[in-house]
Amino acid sequence: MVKERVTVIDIARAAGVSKSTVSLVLQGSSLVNEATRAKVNAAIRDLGYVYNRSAANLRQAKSKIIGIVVNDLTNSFFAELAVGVDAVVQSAGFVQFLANTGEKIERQREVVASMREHGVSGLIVSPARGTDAADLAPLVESGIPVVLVVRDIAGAEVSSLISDNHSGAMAAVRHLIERGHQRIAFLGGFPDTAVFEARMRGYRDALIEAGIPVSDALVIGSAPSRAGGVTAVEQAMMLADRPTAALCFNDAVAFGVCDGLRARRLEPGADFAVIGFDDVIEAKTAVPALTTVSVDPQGMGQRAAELLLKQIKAGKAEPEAIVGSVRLVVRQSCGAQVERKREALA
Amino acid sequence: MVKERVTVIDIARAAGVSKSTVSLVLQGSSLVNEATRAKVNAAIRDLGYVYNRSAANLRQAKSKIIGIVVNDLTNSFFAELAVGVDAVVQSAGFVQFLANTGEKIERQREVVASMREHGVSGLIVSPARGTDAADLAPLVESGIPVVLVVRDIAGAEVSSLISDNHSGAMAAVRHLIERGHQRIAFLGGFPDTAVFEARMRGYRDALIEAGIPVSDALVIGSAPSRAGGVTAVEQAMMLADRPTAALCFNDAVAFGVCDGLRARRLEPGADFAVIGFDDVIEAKTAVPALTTVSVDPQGMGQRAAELLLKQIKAGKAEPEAIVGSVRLVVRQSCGAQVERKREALA
DNA sequence: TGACGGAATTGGAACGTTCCAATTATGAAG
DNA sequence: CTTCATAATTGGAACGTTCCAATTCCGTCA
Repeated sequence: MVKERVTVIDIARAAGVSKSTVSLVLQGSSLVNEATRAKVNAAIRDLGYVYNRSAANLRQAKSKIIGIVVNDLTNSFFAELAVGVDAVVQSAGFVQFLANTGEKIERQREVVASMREHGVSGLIVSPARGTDAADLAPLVESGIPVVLVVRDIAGAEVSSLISDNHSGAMAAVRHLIERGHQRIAFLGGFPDTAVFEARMRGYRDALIEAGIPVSDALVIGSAPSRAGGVTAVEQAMMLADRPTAALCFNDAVAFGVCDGLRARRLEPGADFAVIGFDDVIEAKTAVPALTTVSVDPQGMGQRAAELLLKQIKAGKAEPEAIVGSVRLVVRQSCGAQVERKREALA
Repeated sequence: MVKERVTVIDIARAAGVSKSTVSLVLQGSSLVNEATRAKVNAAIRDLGYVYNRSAANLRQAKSKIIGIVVNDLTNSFFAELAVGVDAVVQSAGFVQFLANTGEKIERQREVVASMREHGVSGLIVSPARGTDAADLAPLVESGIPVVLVVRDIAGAEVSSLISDNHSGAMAAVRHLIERGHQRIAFLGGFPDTAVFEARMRGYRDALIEAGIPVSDALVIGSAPSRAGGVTAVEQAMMLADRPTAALCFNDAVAFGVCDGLRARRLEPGADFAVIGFDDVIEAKTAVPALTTVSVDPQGMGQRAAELLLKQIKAGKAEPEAIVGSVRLVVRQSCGAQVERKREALA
C-alpha cells in the first residue's frame, strides 16, 4: 500500500526527457515544445506524480503559503474574515494556513513561530488580547510582510487594516438619539481592548455632541459573546434608571441582548432599541433583523489579503494603516419600521 | 531589512560544533552533552535562527502537519469542529492546515491536492456535498491516513466518524410525541445528503413507531442555514393542516425557524415546539434555549483528531467506522418548562 | 558549404536539513 | 600503561526540486 515516491526523475525517465525539462513543464514555462509538454503531462498522470513543495521551497525560498492567525474562530466574525481572505489568496495561487489562538498570547507565539518555520511568505494576524509591539518584534524584524486586522497595535511597524470604530459608533448612537432615546447604554466587550475603547469613545462623543450626560453606569463590559450580552443586559435592567436603548460591542453581544430582553418579556425593536456592530451574516435574517454597523467581515478579509499580496509582490513596502469605512445598516432591532419587505426579498 | 537566512551551519560555527550536533540539539536528542546543548541553544537565540521545515521534510518525508478540510467554515458547527481538532493536534506537536471548500467539489479537489503537495501526514475531511468514493480514490490510494467526519461516503475505504443521526432524530421526535404533538414537521437541510437522509429516516421511524401517519408535505428541505430555516417554516405554515412542532435539520435551521415563527407572532416553545440538531454553542444561551440533539462538535473534532493520530502512528491500520452517540438535550424551545434556573446559573 | 541564431533541452550545483557510519574523547577495568 | 566500552561528536551523502550555463538541434542566410 505504501508507494514509493514518484519524483521528477521518474517522470523524466518515463517521458524520455531530462528532469530539467520536467521542471520547466511543471512551472508552465513557454520554453518547452508542445509535443514534449504533452508527453510529460501524460507521464505525470500515468505515474500519479505528486509535486513536492518542500523540495521546491528549499530551493526557491518563497513558498506559496500565506498564514492567517485569528483570535477566536468560534466567533463567526473571524470565520467570515478567514473565508474572505481565502477567496483572494486562493485565486492568486496561494494557499492559506489558518490557526486559532483562542485569545492566548502563548499560543499565538507558537503558531506564528510554526508558520515562519513553514516558510509562509506573509501573515495576516488578528492579534490576541493583550498582544503588544514587543511580541511582534521578532516577526516584523524578519522582514516577512505582516498585515494586522481588526485590532491595531501601537508601535508595531506593520500595516494594519481596521475599521472606523469611532465614527461607526457615533453614527449608531446619533441614530438612536434621533429616534428620541436619551438613556442609551453601551453593552458588552472587554474594556481593556483598543476596539472597545474606540467604539466606546464614539458612543460617548455622540452623547456629548447632543448634550446628553454620560453615565459610567451605562457602560457595561462583558465577554464579547452571546452569553456576555445576556449578562450585560441583565445588569443594565437592574439599574434604577433603566436605559431604553443600547449600542452593543458587537453582533454576538447584540443577539445576546435580544435574548436577555425576551427573557424579561421585552421585545427587542419594539420595547427596547438595540444596535450591533460588525454585520455578521445572521444579522440580516435574524428576527428582528439586527440594525448594526456594517464592517463586512468577508470584505475586510479580502482587502487584508490584497494588501498582503501587494506587499509580498513589492517585497515589503512602507507599512500602511488603512481604516476601512463603515456604515450603519438600519433594520428592525432599533425600532425602525422601514424596509421590511425589501430586505426580505433580497 | 531582508536578512540573510541563518542556517544550522551558522549556528554550528558560532557554537564551535558541527552541524550534526546542532541537528541533534534541535531534535532534543539525549546523545548530546548538557554543556554543548546550552552553547548551541545560546547561539540559536543570539542569531535568531528559524528552523526550516521544508528542508527537514525533504529529508525525512514525514511532516508534522495535519490537514483539515471543511465544507462550510461560516457554519459555527464546523468552526467548532476545527477548534476541537486543533486542540489535540497541537498538543501532539502537530500543526493544523485548515481549508474551506464552501461545498464546492472542485475546490475540494484543489485543496486536497495542495495539502498532499505540502506533505501533510494525515487528513480530516468533512466532504463537500456530492463527493463520492471516486473523488477520494487517489487520496486513499496514496496511503495517507484519512478520517472522514460528519458525512460518510459509501464505498470509500477510509475511517469515518459520524454521529448517530438516526437514533438522535428518533429520540427527538419521540420526545415531541410524548408531549402530545401529532403534526410534526421535519424542516431544513438538503435532501440529497446522507445526513439529511439519516435524520429524516429517524424522524419517520419514530412517527411510524407511534402509529402516526407520515406525510411528505411535512418534510420541507432548504439550505441548512438560518435563512433556510426561515423559508422552511414559512412554507410549513402555509399548509392547510399546520404542524405544531418541528424537528429541524440542524441548529442553524432551528434558529431560523424560531425567527420565522416570531415574524408570525408565534412564540417558539410556547406556541410551537422546535428541536434542533448539533448543539452548537449558542443553543444554550439563546432565548428560548434550544432543545437539540447534542453532537458536541468540539468533542467530535477531538475524537477525529485522536483517531487520525493513532493511524498516523500505526502507519495506516484498518479503516474503522465510528458512530458517535448522541443525546437529546431538553431546554425551552420544545415547550418544556424544566430546568430553567439551573441552566441559567451554569 | 559554413556561419549564425533562436528554440529546445540538458547536466550539475545548489538549497538546509537528517541520518548513517565512522571517529574521537573519557574513564574504568585489567 | 593498555585495552575496552561508552559517551559525544562529526563528515558526507542523501532528499526532490530549481536555476544557471552550456549544449544540441534545426532552419535560414550569405
